[in-house]
Amino acid sequence: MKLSVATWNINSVRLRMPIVRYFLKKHAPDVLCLQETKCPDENFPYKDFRKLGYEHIAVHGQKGYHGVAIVSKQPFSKSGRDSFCGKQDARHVSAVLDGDAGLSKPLAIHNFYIPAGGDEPDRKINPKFAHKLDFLDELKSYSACLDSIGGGRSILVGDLNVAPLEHDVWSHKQMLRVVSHTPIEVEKFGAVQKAGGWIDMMRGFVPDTEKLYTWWSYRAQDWVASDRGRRLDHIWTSPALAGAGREMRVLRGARGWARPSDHVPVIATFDL
DNA sequence: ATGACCGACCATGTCGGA
Repeated sequence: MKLSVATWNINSVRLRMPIVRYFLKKHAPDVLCLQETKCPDENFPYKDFRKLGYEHIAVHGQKGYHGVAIVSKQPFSKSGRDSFCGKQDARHVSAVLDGDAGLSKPLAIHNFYIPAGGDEPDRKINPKFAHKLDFLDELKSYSACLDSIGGGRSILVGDLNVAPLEHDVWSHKQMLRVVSHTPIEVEKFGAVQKAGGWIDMMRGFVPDTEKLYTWWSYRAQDWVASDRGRRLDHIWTSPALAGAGREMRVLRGARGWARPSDHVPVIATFDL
């Protein structure tokens, strides 16, 4: 069975509903994982999603900032919300799809919003950077647990806020001291990946030697002309799904839609 | 300095984003 999963840092789900609607009508992924919903659970636009055919919804939100959600055309058998670093800051939500979704074996989908890390890449003077590094350490020890809820078949997506490879940023050299591409973050990010055996699905479709971005700053005068992007959004699979990917698209054009998010959707299709 | 923006909120500035 084919299953498509999209991830999109939406930067306020309520404000962005017009382009979310457009995206779902045009691309119709089975599952959409959102980050930075900036929306308390009770104010999540459930009705809008149900109307669009996404009747199965798991949210982990809070007022003002952060917040994640999974909306799906296929039913879940369960959903979960984990906390990291002893904070209740709405950075993870998961769902398990199985027989009712037409799958012969269960599949877990984990949706993450990893801390951005602030400006200064120094944990001694920047608590946000310390939190990001600690979050990555905790995620490393938690990788096996994440995979266990899907019985060894998991997809991990989200705004992971690290651009690990040289061609995940517009200038490797100029980004080495910029949060999201510093060696310490890349090292810890790699350790998370290794601990869970997670496979970088996107790079299975685009060679490491080719530029690949999912985020362009709002601050650029002309994001197309400067094209100074970063690949901060990711789609990982557990080893059991290594060969299951069929297609991967980064919807670069979405950065130019009306009132855009600074991130664009990434859609992956699997044969499960 | 890459760049000087964007969104939420008990708002007319401050925090968070990255």
